[in-house]
Amino acid sequence: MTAKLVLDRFLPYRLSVASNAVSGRISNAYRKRFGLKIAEWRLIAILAEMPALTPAMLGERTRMDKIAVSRAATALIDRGLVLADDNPTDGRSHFLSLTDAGHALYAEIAPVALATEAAMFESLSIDERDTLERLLRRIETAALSKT
Amino acid sequence: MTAKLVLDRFLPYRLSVASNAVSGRISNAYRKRFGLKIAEWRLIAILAEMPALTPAMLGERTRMDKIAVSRAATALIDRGLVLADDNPTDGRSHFLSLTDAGHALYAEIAPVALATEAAMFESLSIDERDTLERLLRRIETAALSKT
DNA sequence: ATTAGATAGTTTCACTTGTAACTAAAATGG
DNA sequence: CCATTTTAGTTACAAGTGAAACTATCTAAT
Repeated sequence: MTAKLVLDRFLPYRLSVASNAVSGRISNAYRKRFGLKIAEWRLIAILAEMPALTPAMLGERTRMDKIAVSRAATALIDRGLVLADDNPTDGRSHFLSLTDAGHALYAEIAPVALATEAAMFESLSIDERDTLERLLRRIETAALSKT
Repeated sequence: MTAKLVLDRFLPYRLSVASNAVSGRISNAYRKRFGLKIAEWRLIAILAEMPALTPAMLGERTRMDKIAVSRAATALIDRGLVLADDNPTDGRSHFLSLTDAGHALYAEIAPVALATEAAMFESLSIDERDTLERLLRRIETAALSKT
């Protein structure tokens, strides 16, 4: 006999619903309080860890396509949160970094981000969080593989 | 000392990335082979389990808002996959069910959906899948709660 | 050097999606 | 009953997103 498909127990569905719930809540928190979209927040978070990245590098690290990176970067530059410097070895590209205002905003958001995460994941033990992270990475890899 | 925020280890980020990877792959499979979007596929999957639901009920079960349900239902009705019957007890509403063509399409898709799921989650043991499902449900609940 | 091809990033256009307004029917309540 | 409010679902319009085309630059080959 063949397995029956019940949407409520279908993992892609559960994953999507959980992710949407979490993203929705975070997206609210960031937009209302800081006027940032998630894509913009991701760039800031990465640039705070490691400055002077090109858009392509940012795309790799945030798993965003180049269009999304370009638009988010433009928005941040327009707001004075990010600065673009020429890339001396490649005129097509440029290095992005946080401005002082960008760093200041990051310093404000990071605790809020961690607190929001904590609120949503507090019912999970440390072990469960590690398990979840590991499982999610494995799924991502499998979903992106050709087979 | 306060915890440091590293995007790569931030659970909302990992969840979003994994979910997008899975959704992207599934969405491709459904659209290319059956011309269905995920929202439409969800309605079909629910109506196959339990026919004669109102749009509101479908929204509850699929976690989609009423606009998304309305648009997906319209698309399916236009394609002759779903049929709308009057709701005798409430003139504003109606009951949706799969047509024969809808059932036939479901019978075609369900195995593909299960196979796609299997391909992406095969590296997880049964236990791991159960764990993941449980964790995702808990996260969803926490993310939707007010606190 | 010159040309052809590849690459980084942006822009444009069509499509999707969400918010708010709308229509129609039901429930409420004086 | 009639007027008001609420609810179910749809529609219209604005904002967001992605694929493809475009610009500028770099690399490779001759």
